[in-house]
Amino acid sequence: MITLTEENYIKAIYHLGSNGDTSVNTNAIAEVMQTKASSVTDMIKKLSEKNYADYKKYQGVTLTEAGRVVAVNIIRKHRLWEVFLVEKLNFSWDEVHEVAEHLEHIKSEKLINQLDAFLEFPKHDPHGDPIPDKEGNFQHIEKIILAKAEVGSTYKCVGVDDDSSSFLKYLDSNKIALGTIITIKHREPYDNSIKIALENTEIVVSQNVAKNLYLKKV
Amino acid sequence: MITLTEENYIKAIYHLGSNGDTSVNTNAIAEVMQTKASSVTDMIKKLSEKNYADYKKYQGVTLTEAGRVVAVNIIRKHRLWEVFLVEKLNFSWDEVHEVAEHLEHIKSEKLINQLDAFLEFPKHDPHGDPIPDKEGNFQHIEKIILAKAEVGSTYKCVGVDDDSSSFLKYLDSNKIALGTIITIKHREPYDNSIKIALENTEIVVSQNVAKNLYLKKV
DNA sequence: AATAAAATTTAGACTAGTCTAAAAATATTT
DNA sequence: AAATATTTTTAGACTAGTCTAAATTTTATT
Repeated sequence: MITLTEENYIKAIYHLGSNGDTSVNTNAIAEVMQTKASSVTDMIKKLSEKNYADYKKYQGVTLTEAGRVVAVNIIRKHRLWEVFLVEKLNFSWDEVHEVAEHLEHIKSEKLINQLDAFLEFPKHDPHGDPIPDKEGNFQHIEKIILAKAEVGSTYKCVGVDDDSSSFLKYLDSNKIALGTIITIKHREPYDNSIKIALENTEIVVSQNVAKNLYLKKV
Repeated sequence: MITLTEENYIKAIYHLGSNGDTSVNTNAIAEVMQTKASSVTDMIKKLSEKNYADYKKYQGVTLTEAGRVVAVNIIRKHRLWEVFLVEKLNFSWDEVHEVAEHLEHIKSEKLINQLDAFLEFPKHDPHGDPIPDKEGNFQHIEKIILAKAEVGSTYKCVGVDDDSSSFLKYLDSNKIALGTIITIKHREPYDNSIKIALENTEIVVSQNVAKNLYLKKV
């Protein structure tokens, strides 16, 4: 049996190592897990013994295929629950993450597959992230970050990199949601802020914002 | 913070002590918790320290008001999730218990209240048990067990005492569901089996069954 | 290449929850 | 009321996951 804590470590390694391929360091894991490096070392050893991870002392860690399967499954559950919370229970997109962190650990194949069907097999969660299907396949989306968009072009917002409540509330208060159409008006070389046109206003966003919003050309 | 294990012990005490009032013995708790009496003693001490239970050595345990609030809250969550599983995700009534055992521990007021609203504030779960409202109030239902029903009278099935998968499957296979109308035809004094009439058949049920099915006069 | 700095691991300890085996208290039987 | 059986508690140990502090390895700097 896999424990809740093991699942969370696997998820962290997956996210830190761009889907588990590249090696992840102990300190990075400690930071996202809000724990100490020594605890991470212990857990990595355990994951390695259980064949969820490959680990060589001082060399960081990667996931095995089995570990990647666990991670993708949790991500599937997390994102499906997020869709449920927003679409059926009227949560806003900045509120869902925390609750989904718990729901993602409920272990029932039937539950998650029926939920998927109930939601009519959504392809993306409320932040634009793709939802793996039953077999673990992602639907890839071609997207660029706002920071790299071309001045003069028009784009659709398709996702966020930062899904913190504060960033999402910022977007809400500026009337930016997934699907919103924006046109790039100007990039200020001094601080890399960007002026964008929305439906009937223009706003200037900081480089910070521009790095966390994903767009797709329309 | 209250742990998952603490919640489960509190729930067990609540159920064993007819809603927490009457004193519950260590061994009884050990049995439902699938653990040893010595572990129960340890946990009872802890619940007592945290003021969820009143405990005197060798005298059994009762819940405090705080403990009762915790128990009712878990029951509310358990039963609402059961309704969700049956009504929205097409689970059958014998499949829901196990999954609901996990979902009941998700801690989010908003989640459970929105779920309640989404389900349109159901008053009973799929087994006929009442669902406490936000304030913890139950809707009482007047019901008798089939074993005590009068020969000649007509009743509606309103609940089950045993919600094990095997009992519920037995009912399914005999076309008995909540809401089914039955008439008591005969009580056999030899073994207390009872002959009942359904819509277009008559069946004989054992005393065992008769003790686990709740009825309401119509 | 030697040294300093940073990252990682080990060693030993702590908590929650569990266990076994023995001791103590209560309940039951004679 | 004494003896026996049952129930409950204590004592001490174990695992999972964590911690601090010290030791080790790797990386960066001179």
